Amino acid sequence: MASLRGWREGLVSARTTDSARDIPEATVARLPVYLRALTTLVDNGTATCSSEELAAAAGVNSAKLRKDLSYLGSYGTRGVGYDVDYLRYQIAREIGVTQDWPVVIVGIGNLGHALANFSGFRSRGFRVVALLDADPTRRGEVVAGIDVRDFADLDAIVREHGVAIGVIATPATAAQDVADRMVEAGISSILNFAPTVIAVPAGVDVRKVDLSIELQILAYHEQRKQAEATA
Amino acid sequence: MASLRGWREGLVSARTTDSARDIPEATVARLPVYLRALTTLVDNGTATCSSEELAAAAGVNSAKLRKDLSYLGSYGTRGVGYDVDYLRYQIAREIGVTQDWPVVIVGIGNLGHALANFSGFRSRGFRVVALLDADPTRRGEVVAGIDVRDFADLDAIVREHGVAIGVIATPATAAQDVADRMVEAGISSILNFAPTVIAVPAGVDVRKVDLSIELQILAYHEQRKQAEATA
DNA sequence: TAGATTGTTAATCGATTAACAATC
DNA sequence: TAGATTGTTAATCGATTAACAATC
Repeated sequence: MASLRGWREGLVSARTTDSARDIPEATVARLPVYLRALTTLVDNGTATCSSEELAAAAGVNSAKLRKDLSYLGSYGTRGVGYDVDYLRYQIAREIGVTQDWPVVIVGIGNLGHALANFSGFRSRGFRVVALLDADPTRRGEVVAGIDVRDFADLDAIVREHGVAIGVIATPATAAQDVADRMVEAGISSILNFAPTVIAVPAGVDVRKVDLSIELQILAYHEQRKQAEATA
Repeated sequence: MASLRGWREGLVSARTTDSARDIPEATVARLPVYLRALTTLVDNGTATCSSEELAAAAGVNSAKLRKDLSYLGSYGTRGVGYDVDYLRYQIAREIGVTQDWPVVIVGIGNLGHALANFSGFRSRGFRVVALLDADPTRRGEVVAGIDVRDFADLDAIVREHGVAIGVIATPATAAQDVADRMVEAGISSILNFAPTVIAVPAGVDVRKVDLSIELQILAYHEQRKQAEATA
């Protein structure tokens, strides 16, 4: 029922209907934020909310929220607002997290540990099916209840679990090689925590999370604020 | 010399000249990427590079790179390219990482550990001056050579080191409270790893790093790719 | 019906890109 | 001078926002 095959069919039929069309990238990036805000509202027992309330919870303005939601369809009621649970389901379906996505994490250093232990994975549509490390001395270690396995097992694991998403948590020097192997194994979406740009063929998506880049952006603005203050 | 006062003066004089003007936000976000690419080139012993080469190393197209650099000034030579080391310094100065920024990290769980141990901090213009945790049982622990201290010491630490940037690595439930206390203590730039939206007064910058949001964005595109493939 | 709130329009704003004149 | 490459222009594209007609 909740098989890979199951949601693939679901998705195809969704695309046959009117819902899954060209959603702007900026909107796609905000859908998970709305989803989280809606989950919080559900947990608080809120049944209905206005675009104004949801926008406040998500940290955007309400015009943007309504515009974003309009790309998915018409899930609100004029004069009333949105049914929180219904809208949450619709967004989850649009993103594709009504079923779990199997994920592999490569590189079990400090960051890999933190990622493996991150509880938000499970609750938000992802399931870590394997932890891989090139270092043979780590073999047999168990992190967050998951065995650390040989990086060479990647192909077998991807095939066995139908893994489409890989997380790179290795040092920068290893990242390109890991990415190449992931792509060869059939992974087509990569979340890269290594502080380096990786090259992938067309059709493979890469997103990058980079701590020092985020800090540098803050530093730039901080610098200007301080210059302002002393000017 | 390398004191807080020192770089503040440097910055003010930079702003008096023509370099530090209204740089578009999208450009600011890419400057650290260029900086990293230039550092790699310097390490490889490359003295000069063209916009084409640097753009390839940074993963952008060369028109965008040249446009971005044009906001900083004219640091290239037509027909020749850029002096790698000179351009690197100019970008570092523009971002504000020619001097170190003192940083505090609050929340020493798995992620806090990983952040504290992250070597890229030091080499990229940041220095972790304190690790703070609300849990008294963690007091006295030493992580990455830094003592874990009481969250109540925040004010004193901020004052002592002139901390302007804070990192939140707590659970979501604690994040707003931590942010409030940071702002009270005088911190005006926050990097938030907690999976929640935090509210801050105007003048305070917040950037957010959110693992499950990044994964959900990948899932969305992956879902569409798979639907495409089975269509 | 009157009040409330959505979904959409249209104007504005900002970012990207190709092309090329300037110039080393 | 001839070839190369920057810095800038102008056109295009995409995102944001305010306003409001539609409608519950």
